[in-house]
Amino acid sequence: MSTRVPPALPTLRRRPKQARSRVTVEIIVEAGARVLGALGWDKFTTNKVAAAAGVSIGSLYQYFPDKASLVEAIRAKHLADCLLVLRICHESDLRGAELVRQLVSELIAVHSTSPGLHRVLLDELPERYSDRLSLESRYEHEYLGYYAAIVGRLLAVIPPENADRAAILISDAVDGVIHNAARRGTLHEPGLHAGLVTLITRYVGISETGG
Amino acid sequence: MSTRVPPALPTLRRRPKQARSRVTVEIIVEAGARVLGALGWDKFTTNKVAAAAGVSIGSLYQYFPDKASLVEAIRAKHLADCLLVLRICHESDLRGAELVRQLVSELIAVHSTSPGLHRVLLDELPERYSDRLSLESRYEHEYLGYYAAIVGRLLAVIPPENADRAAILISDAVDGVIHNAARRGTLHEPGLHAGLVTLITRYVGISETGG
Amino acid sequence: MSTRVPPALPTLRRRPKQARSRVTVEIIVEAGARVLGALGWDKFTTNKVAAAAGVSIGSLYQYFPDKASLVEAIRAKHLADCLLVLRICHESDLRGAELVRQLVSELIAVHSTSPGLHRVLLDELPERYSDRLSLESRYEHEYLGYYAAIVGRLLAVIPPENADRAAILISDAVDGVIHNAARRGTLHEPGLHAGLVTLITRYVGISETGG
Amino acid sequence: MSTRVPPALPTLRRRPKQARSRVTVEIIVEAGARVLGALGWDKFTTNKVAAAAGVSIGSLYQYFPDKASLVEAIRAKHLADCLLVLRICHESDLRGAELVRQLVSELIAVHSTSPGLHRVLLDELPERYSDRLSLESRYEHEYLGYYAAIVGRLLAVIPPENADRAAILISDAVDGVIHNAARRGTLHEPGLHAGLVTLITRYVGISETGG
DNA sequence: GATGAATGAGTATTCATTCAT
DNA sequence: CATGAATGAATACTCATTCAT
Repeated sequence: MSTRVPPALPTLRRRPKQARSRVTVEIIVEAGARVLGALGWDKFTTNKVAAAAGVSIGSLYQYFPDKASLVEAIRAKHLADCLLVLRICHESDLRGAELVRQLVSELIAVHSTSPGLHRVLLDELPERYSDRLSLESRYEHEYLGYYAAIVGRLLAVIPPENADRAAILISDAVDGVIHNAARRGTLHEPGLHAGLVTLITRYVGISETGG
Repeated sequence: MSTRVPPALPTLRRRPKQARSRVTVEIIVEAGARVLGALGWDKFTTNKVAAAAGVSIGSLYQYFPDKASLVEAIRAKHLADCLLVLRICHESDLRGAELVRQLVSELIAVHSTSPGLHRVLLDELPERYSDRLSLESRYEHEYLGYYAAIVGRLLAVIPPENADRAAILISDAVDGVIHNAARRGTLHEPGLHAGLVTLITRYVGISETGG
Repeated sequence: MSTRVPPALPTLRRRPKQARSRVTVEIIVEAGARVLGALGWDKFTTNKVAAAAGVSIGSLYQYFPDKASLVEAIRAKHLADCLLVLRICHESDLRGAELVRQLVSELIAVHSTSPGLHRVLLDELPERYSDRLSLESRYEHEYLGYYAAIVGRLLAVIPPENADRAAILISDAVDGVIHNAARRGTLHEPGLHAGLVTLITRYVGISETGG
Repeated sequence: MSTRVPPALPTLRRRPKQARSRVTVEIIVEAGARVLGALGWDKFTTNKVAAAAGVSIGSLYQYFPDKASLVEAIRAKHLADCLLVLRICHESDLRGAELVRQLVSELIAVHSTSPGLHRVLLDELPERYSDRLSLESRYEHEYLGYYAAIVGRLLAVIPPENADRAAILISDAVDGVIHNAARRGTLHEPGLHAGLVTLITRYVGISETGG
């Protein structure tokens, strides 16, 4: 569950050997993320990405063999950013309800920073892209690994051997709550944070007020 | 919270006067649901729906003025089915953990019957369709109304005046857990049902073993 | 040039033998004229005509084998109405400039009564309908025949043997002036009538002020 | 009346940067003019234009955002050609009947070169295209401006202050005569030119035989 | 006879992708 | 290496026409 997988770069048509190429790839991926987050799948076209990146469509295809591989790269980058949040919590010194509060805050923050992109990548990924996303499961694996470690430190009622399963449950529940709140635009209502903390602490059986 | 809205039929171009047409409309909507669930938004085309329904594209457009209205009809039908589940639980005689178990079972069942469709309709609705979907919020309103009533009956720790907020939290959390399980294909692992029951009972503060 | 051709009815799929049928045909043709005049070629569809006539599309096709034959019928009816104007002038007792004034007034009036229909039928007839319109030339022939007779009575400078040619010239010139005025919406500006009278009287060489 | 407006290029989706594209645009517009002139509005489809131009439909839409803008371009080009004729007469050194003869000859010539196109563009413009054609009135304004200037030089009977009105009358009358002759295919009968010259000279009150 | 449901070829338009310059 | 012009399969939607009821 805690397997660490190096965040492999997506399949590139040409492995950029020169500095300029690497920069171009990054510019394109960032432009892609902007376009996707702002416009959604429907209006996400390779030509728009190229325009937003200030490169020609030909150049884009020099680095990404097709649209799917560009999506893959955007996704990889975003998932890496999300992982960071969990890594931070994992390495945090906090304990008990304090740790839960930090976790919840960070997760809400991730959704707030680039809400369009996050929603679109995590919730609306069209079928046609899910094939090649073994990548996704690698990230998910690592993601849940961190989660499991955190939950392990929170355990009171839950026996340690079930930490993995509990981690998935909590992760998914929190995901659902935040995702639906984002959809309704209530991500920053005060009750949300409190509600999630209560949900988790009661589930793992620790005191809600404790540190 | 318990507002009842009559499940208005979607805008039809032509109100079917003959029996034949009514049947055709149903066939098209069902074919549409199949196509959408199986193929996702990307490959959901009006021509494919017509082909799947065994009617000509012209017939489809005789009843649905455009693609969006077909989506609306598919969505309305599915949401009505979902509502039914909650209505059943709401009118159930069960109490406490028994009620929770029933609720969880039913919700998992809904997702199992047509997993693709449910996912696609609830999570992946592209921006272009969201305009006319005031319908959606009507259903959501009613949906959460039932939820609130059920949660109200479960209350132990939660003060009654917070039943609404708690209902949303539970609904979203359960939604997230089931949705992610469906995505992973683990909807029928034994732990899922148990985990959800535990999550809910602990949150509302009732005994997990009680009837 | 003065050939009289009986205003043959357009090709009908079924020759209506019963009173009811004849009435239905008329209703459809009138509805067609309304639709065509109001909406133009673009939005002139057989289904709209049927609806406007209060009959089913099936009934329309019982009387008109195809769209073109319906157009033909509408056109025939309108041209017959136009002919009437010239016949009136032809049989008028007026002479000289008085006759010219009457002619101009009537022609402007024709364009004013159902401007949309007239414009659309005379100016915008799409190519695909011009094939079967031998009918048209019959009417045109008769139309110009009347014109020639009128011009013959106006002659001062023009030698009688050129009356036919002069008639066509005047007819076309007046047509152009009125048609363009209609397009600009200046059909009822006072100068138009006067201008046309001057144009004609000077051309045929009679006094503009005479009776 | 003599307002000079720069003949603005129609809205192009992409301003052609390379020589190749400029050529393509021209090829498409010319093919469009051919198709429109030969087939009329009904059968004027973007796909046919692309085929006639020997380019793919995609290329057509690279330069013209929609069908209407293509029509606009065809129209602009043709109107510019027509304007040229009047400009030539306007700058001509001829006087009196000689000037009239030149004018009539040139106008007949314009109609002869591409008779279908001229008819279709000037008379049959469907409603759906008339919105964006403020362009049209600009051209018409300039067109009539030249006409007024020419008529002004012809005046004998007509007082100078009525030159504008007379110009419109003559322009429309000549237009009608030529247009109807073109429709009948009698554009090149010897009497037509003579008839028009007579019509104009008598109207403006100059000698028909004079230079 | 009348009805209107069903048909499907045809139309405008988009967008991922290629390749000549 | 970069460019952007060119491609064409695919998509939503219309409407003249047929035919079972």
